[in-house]
Amino acid sequence: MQRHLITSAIPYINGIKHLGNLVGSQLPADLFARYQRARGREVLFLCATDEHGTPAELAAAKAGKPVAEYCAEMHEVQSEIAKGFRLSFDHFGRSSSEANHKLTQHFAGRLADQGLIREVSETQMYSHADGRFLPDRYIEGTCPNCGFDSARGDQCDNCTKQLDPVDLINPHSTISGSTELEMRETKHLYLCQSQMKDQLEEWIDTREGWPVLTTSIAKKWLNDGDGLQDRGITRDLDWGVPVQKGDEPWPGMEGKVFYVWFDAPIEYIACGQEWVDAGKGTDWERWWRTDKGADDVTYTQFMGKDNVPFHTLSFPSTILGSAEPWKLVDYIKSFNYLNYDGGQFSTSRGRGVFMDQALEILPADYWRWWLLSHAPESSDSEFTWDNFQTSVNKDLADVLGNFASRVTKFCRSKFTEAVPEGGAYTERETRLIEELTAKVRDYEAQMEAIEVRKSAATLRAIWVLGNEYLQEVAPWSTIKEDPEMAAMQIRLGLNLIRLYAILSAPFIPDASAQLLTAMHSDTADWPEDVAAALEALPAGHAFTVPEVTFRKITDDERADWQERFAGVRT
RNA sequence: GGCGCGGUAGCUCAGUUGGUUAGAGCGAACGACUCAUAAUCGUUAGGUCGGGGGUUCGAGUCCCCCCCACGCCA
Repeated sequence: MQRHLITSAIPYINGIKHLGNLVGSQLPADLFARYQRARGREVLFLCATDEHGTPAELAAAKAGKPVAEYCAEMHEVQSEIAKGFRLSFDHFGRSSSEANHKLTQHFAGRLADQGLIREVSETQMYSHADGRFLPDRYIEGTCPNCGFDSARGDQCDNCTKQLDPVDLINPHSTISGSTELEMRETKHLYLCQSQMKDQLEEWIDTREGWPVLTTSIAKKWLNDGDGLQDRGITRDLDWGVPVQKGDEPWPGMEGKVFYVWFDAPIEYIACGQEWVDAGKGTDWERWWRTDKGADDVTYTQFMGKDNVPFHTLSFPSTILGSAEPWKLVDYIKSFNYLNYDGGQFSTSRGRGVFMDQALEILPADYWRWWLLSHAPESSDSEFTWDNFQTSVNKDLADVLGNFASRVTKFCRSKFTEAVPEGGAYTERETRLIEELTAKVRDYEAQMEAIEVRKSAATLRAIWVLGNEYLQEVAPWSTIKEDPEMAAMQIRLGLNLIRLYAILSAPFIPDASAQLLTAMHSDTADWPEDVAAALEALPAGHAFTVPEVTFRKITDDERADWQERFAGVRT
């Protein structure tokens, strides 16, 4: 049996993500996971929260809570929202877990053993009032170039000049406002990625069928300027994985933690352990260790384009550098950005729709369908309320929902609430089945290839076939002269509803479940044989006319939401 | 400034290794039907494929230059 390990880029802990974040990783990953499960394959779908680093500490301080408590709460919040969107993670872990602490320290130790870690002394800005070293962007002062008084330590937002914190005039901490800053010497560990360059490049060159977006970004980082640079993997912070060499202390590194970019991807693996610890599985190594059964696993990662360098270079450096038989990613599916109504989604400015707000307005399926059918695969795409309204109303309410409605209601009024009996297929039905079969095979191929938009378009075309058929055979006419013929047509129509529910489940799981329930169908096997699947509901099988599956979005709602989400999140 | 990804019908997008009259959905117009969530189905309209050169028997599809948008980096 095929086995699929699937991970979505792990969302950062400080706050609720917007729809652009959702469609860039978690949602398409869920689509793929659901599809593979529906095909009967064994799937392990993992995601987690990325919890370490300065932004988490500051967010916690702002909330007046200890950082561990803050993260625990926010993890719960994100977890609930994920459930709301029906993201079917086998486990939603935490990068701050004990498992990840151990594994991160293990990898660092292995990398050191392999000669891939070096110590570097550098100077960083230390704030006495804050009692901590400050990342460049948390220091502000007057720009020596243009005189702008809120230039950050890494760059001036006014003149865009790249800066070093020591360049600033009257530098101060943006956390406390303190001006008691000094450059202090500190020692950090660097991962020698530069030594891995050839190995990484060879690996990437031999990957087949990867999205252009993925490989072009990777190659750029490998060969741009001086090539792949070594990167610091430690920080002078309290919140994080303490620096250790495996189980041993790391002399000179006391009080330091690993930098978030180092421990975050390792959480993909640690999450497998958490999955076992949570009692949901028994053996995580058969997914992650090629010497323990993971040889036949296909590992697919999903992420936005901003995360590609970490997944094509940094994390593989960790894996390959360890010289241990860890499972390396097989396919990286990356996405461009989703824009919002002519601009970018902005977390800091509260522009756009955030995951919690989206669920307050409409059920998950509406968002899932629109976002996936407009996924930014080949280039950035754009969310507009107008497009959202027309797409969702047309596709879900008119084409799919109304199909279920017209068939079931017609049957109830002309026959009974049970599958009618009698009649036999004609050439028209044979043709319909042929067309359906061809489209279903296309749909499968596109789903296997993770062609998200194309899959959605094909699924919609499958829905349309049902409407075309009904329109053509017109059971409301045939019933007048040939009731048996009408019975056969409607029997097929009812079975089509069930077929559609099964095929659509990866995109719109709730609606799919509702339709299956209405059809009183307790099986949902994938239609390997479409003709057979269309006989699953036999004559006499009772059903219930479903509630309106998708209500339409009104013009008033659209206008209201358009205004509500234009500005600042309240 | 460098690099990357794009610029295809009003809108959102497909267009394989260059090959007959450039496609889909929505929107629009017209028609059919009336079972259904004023739904559905059909037909039609509409594009010098960002601009200009070049290679080729032939280019949206390859090469060069330019313009525009977005992003990343300096």
